Amino acid sequence: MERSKPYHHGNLREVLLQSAIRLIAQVGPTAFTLREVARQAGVSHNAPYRHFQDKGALLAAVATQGYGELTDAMLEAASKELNVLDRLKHAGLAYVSFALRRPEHFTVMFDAPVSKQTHPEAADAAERAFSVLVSLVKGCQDKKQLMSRDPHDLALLAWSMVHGIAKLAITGRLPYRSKAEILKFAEFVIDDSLPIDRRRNIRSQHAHA
Amino acid sequence: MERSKPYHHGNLREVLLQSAIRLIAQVGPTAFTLREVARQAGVSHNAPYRHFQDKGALLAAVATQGYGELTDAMLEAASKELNVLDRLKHAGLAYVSFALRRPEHFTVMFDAPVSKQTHPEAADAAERAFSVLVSLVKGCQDKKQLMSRDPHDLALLAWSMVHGIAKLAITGRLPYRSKAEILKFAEFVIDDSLPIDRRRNIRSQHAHA
DNA sequence: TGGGCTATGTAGACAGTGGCAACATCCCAG
DNA sequence: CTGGGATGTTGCCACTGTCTACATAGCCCA
Repeated sequence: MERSKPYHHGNLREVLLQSAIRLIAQVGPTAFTLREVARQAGVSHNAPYRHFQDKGALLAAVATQGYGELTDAMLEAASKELNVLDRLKHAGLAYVSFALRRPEHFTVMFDAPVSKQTHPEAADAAERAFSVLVSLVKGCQDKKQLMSRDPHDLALLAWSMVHGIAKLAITGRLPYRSKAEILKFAEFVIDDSLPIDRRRNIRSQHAHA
Repeated sequence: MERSKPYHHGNLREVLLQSAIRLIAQVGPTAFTLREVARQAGVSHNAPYRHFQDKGALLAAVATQGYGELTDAMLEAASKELNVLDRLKHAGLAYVSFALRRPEHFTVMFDAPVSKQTHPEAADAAERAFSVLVSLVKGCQDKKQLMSRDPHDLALLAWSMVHGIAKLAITGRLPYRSKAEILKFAEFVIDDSLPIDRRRNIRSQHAHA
């Protein structure tokens, strides 16, 4: 008693978004095509335009979704740690891990400039992801585990580190093969490069543990 | 007595390469078009195929040229410093500076995976750029200014740092407006995050100078 | 001298793309 | 009911990368 496909889809927007994410994961962000998304969703090549202004808007929606996922991943990783520095560290590792798990998604999110004007939702979602880092940095500073300096600058420093690792990793520039090796490298970078407060810090205690 | 355009161009390959670099600088790597390059070079839309296998090969040539320029910039910046740590630091700053000076070029070089198989010249040029960092790291280690550890790993660490900064900067993620501010931030990151040898290092001497 | 081979450039065609306009269908507010 | 707005479709356009066939020119060798 299967109803033949109704003329109106119902929640095409969501289906298109999911299709786009899947397609990008399969063929990469450059080979990704608006018409192929429509095909996979079983609609005509112009249906997407009823839900997204243009190709860029759909990609921005994909990015927005990605920022949310990234935010969640960082928050969850941080929540599993007690030590404030470890919280920051594992948020950073979660960042790299996300990039490795969804390289194409990550690419869509970060390869193009984010435009507050044309895609405010994406910009906001990105802002939210970044604010996770900022608050973790503040947490470290509250416990005197990080040098006292504008927490925004320190968060940008942390972001730069993990972003560099992630980007180099997913473009095949790091000589490590497995995800585990890359994460190990990320751990090394974070452990040995974070400008921790040298007067007194907990990390140096369990560094030899 | 101007000769009308000869049928054969003479050095079309070089002209196409330069046109491509200029065009990419103007419209960005995604809007960049093979046919437009041909147009600007004053040849038919198929002439480029006599010199480059396909669009990707031309982009790889652009990247190769960029790696060379980047290598030179880092070498020159390093050569101006005497202290080994300063040499490494200024090579890193030159990396960021290059990205800011030629963001689209930088994007072509680093956004896509580098394929040793399909574009060996590009891969080699990239390798050469990286080897600059490695040798500078080794120089620091020779003078006991950097922790002793596989210099490749340390070079990758340095690379990750400056690459993250560069990439975030040219995609508009850093809240700094001028190139000078960004370089200042890069300096902060390098100064406070490089895993310098804590037993004895020169940097800590002039840190308060 | 000249004839042909090869490198280089041109012309035309094709499938596929993003996007626009015009039309079709459906659902719900009045 | 009914008509209008939201959603989907069809057809079209300019443009792209790339393929095949053809044109031209320079150069080597008979």
